[in-house]
Amino acid sequence: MSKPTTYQSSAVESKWYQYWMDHDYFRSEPDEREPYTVVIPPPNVTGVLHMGHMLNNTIQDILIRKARLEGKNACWVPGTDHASIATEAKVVKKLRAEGIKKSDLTREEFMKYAFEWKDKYGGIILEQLKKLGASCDWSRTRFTMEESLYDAVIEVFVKLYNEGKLYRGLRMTNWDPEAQTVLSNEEVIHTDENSNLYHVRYRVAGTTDEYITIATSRPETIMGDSALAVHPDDERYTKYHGKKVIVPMVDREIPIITDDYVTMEFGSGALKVTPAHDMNDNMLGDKHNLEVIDVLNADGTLSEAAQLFVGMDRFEARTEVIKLLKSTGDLIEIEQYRTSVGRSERTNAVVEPRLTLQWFVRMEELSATALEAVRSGEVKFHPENMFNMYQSWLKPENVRDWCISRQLWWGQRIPAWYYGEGEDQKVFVAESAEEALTKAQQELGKPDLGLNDLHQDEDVLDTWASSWLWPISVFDGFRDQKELEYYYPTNDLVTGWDIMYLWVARMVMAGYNFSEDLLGKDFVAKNGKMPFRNVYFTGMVRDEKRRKMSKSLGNSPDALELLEIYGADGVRFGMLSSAAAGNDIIFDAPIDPKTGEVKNESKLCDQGRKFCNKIYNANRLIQGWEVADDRSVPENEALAADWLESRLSQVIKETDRLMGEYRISEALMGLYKFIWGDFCSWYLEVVKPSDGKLSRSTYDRTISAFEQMMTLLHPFMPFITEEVWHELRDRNEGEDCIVSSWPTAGAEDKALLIDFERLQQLISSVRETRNSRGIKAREPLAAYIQRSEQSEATLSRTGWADVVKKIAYLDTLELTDKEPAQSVRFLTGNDTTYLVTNETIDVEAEREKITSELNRLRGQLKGVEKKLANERFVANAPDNVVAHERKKLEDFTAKIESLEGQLGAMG
RNA sequence: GGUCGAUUAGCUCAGUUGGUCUAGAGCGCUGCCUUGACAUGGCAGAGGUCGUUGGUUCGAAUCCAAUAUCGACCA
Repeated sequence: MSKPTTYQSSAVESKWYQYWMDHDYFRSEPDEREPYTVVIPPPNVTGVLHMGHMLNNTIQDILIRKARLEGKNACWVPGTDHASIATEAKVVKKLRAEGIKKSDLTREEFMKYAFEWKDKYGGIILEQLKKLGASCDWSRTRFTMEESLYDAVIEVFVKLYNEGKLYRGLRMTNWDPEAQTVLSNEEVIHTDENSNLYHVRYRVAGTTDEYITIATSRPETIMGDSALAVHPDDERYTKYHGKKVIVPMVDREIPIITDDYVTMEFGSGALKVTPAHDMNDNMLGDKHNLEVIDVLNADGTLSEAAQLFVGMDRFEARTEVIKLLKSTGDLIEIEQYRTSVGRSERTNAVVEPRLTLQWFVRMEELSATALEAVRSGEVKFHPENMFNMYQSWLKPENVRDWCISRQLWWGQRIPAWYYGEGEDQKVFVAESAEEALTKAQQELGKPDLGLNDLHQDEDVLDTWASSWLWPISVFDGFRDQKELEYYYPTNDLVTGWDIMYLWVARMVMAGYNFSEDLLGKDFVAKNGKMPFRNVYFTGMVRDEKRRKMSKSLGNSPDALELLEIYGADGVRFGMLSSAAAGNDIIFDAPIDPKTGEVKNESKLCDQGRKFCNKIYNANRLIQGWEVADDRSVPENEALAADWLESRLSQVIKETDRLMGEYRISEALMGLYKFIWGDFCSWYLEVVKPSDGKLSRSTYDRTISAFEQMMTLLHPFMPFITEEVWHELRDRNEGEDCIVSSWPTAGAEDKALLIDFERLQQLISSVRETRNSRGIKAREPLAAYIQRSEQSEATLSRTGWADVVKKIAYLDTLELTDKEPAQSVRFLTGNDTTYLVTNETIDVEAEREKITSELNRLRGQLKGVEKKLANERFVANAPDNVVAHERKKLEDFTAKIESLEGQLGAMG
């Protein structure tokens, strides 16, 4: 045989990927077939392939490939998103390394650099997905900053504004003083850090020696205080209600307010209120109508309003303030404590709560719709319990308006034009400057207003303001609904639960909000407004210490390296084999205890690689056989083939069921066990001819079954299956595994399946006996099965005894009424089988073994008897359950009798 | 602090609406086997009172409550 004895994945994988591409198999155009659509969660344009992507995209590819095999028009749309903060940070860094400062560039110049960067690095991740085998329609690759998708964002902004769903407002936002932009809550990472709590005394106005002590972690904001708050029920402070205190250092009078928001137990029970610099204080300020004194500049230095330390960085100022308070005696105590500190995900700067003028989307209505969409089942979650998390995000009390402006350049520029400054400023929202101008001329009644009189908002929109439109915009749905009408709603969305709110919920909002306008009432009444019908949530991929795998932690193995080592099929198998939906997966790449670095190894992937090798060698075996056309079908072969076909039917049904329930890893494991265990270990061993020749019928049935296995396994492991599929028969042009037909289940012969199981049991027992007694595997032995109705029926099945004799190496297999001499006994079904060993039996050891087995069975018998003796059980339990218990009773009794007989015979 | 989730073999995990569960898989471990597909292999074996305590039920790994431990998210 010329073929190598082991499977080499890399050559095979690149060959078939190119072949599929050449044959345009991933391409989808609307036609008369049923569509099956998936849009990729667009990876970050700055990203490189990591474990999360591999898991995610493997699952999408499985769904797409299965749909394709089922004859649907499978369309998987790939693409990337522009990731405004991350990308801008990268570009700025790169320019800085080249000696170019962003501040020296015009907006246009910067954008040119950014697009250059994107063109160079932005496609890397998509190329890497090809290595994984992803069967995306690459001709449809989209990017959130390309023209059509950019326009969609602008159109939607204008639309929402006109509908009153957008507003511009001064709000408390997370401010990154380094990037000088607002961050969304999700871009802030909270961790516990060591910090100090400063106890500072405030003198009560009108007294000379009465003080109230507050505790603060941010003394540098004292100058911005506008009240001191205490709990209304706090008796320590009742006498001060309605009075005022003097702010230290700046000697300003502020009121003492009461609010049950204050925790009496925390610190001294008195709280300084600084509405400009704390989220909660801001809320208190709104409630009590307090003055807002902003003592910080955008870059984190102290502003004029602070009066003291103007221009100094906030952290330096803190030190100076402490010195000053110490010198005046107002600092009572410094207490160490741990508190949660928010830092910018991108710059690591401590996030500053800051009042800024931003654009917001009103979320009340949108989130109610999104919640209802899932609650009603129009959008289904897998696993279902993910709805709990969704609900907790979207319930009214937790919903906050979505801040969609970002102080960046890389993104869709907000289509708002302003006229005038300050209080009198007017805003005109339109899709272009010209339209805005027309609007301004009309509304202001100034027909000779020019473009130069208006200035466009400098900010761009949050990246999610593009990605929430993704299921519509990738089909150019806002321009032209031709494709949308065919592909919308998409079928399945596969993503991690960590972006359930950021992305999934918002896509649902967008889908429900825009689809009717685009597609019409009739369309949505018939097909639904949802952007996708099902959402499959994957877990997070974690390392062996349960940390989320991330680039910044460096705890993720190199994805490409893994693909190289184990092959895409192997890695796909490894990713899936322990990835039940929603549950986090602990990826088994070990961490080197010395260096703390993750190794590019994985036993799970290795298992996948070995599985490929097994399939490859099963094929080698079959390829080595010749067909003896003149040979009639041996009975053992016919029995085995009948059995294999029955099992195959079972497996097809099972696979369909599991896939329908999105139990993808279970479906794969079922196929794994079937192919390796049933097909390779049992079937091939039974039919394996000693002379290398197989009857025509057996050969054909073997090929056909194997071929169906390859199709079933193809979605999971596309490369090896395509390779083997082509070797099974001579194929015509266009006849490929990727476009073969998903098998349909035939009939199952239940009785045969049971008899075959009995056969397997008998063979295993013979092997075990040989094993434990050191009898050679191939030394011919004789076995006798105790005569009973059951054993007579089983043994008379055509081919049954032949198979047992062949595989267990028996020269005799017959029924008997009495125990032969020098034999070892074991159970086959409920009957005793005697294996003549021609050796002296260790009676004591045998007795001990039987007794222990007897005790186990008697215990179980007792349980069953108790159940059946219970009238309420017999009356209430379903018939099949009672019947099953009766069957158990019968089985246990028969087995016990058989074992007792054995003990008795031993004397 | 609030909410949610998890706890099943040495490890990583399955176990569907309670009843084929007499609780499975892979890895690891032990023994035997270099037999003409595969040592990336074959055959067999050991290993679990399903975190704990109560409750509901004819029946609980599965439902409920409490508790312990761990984790995640939010604040």
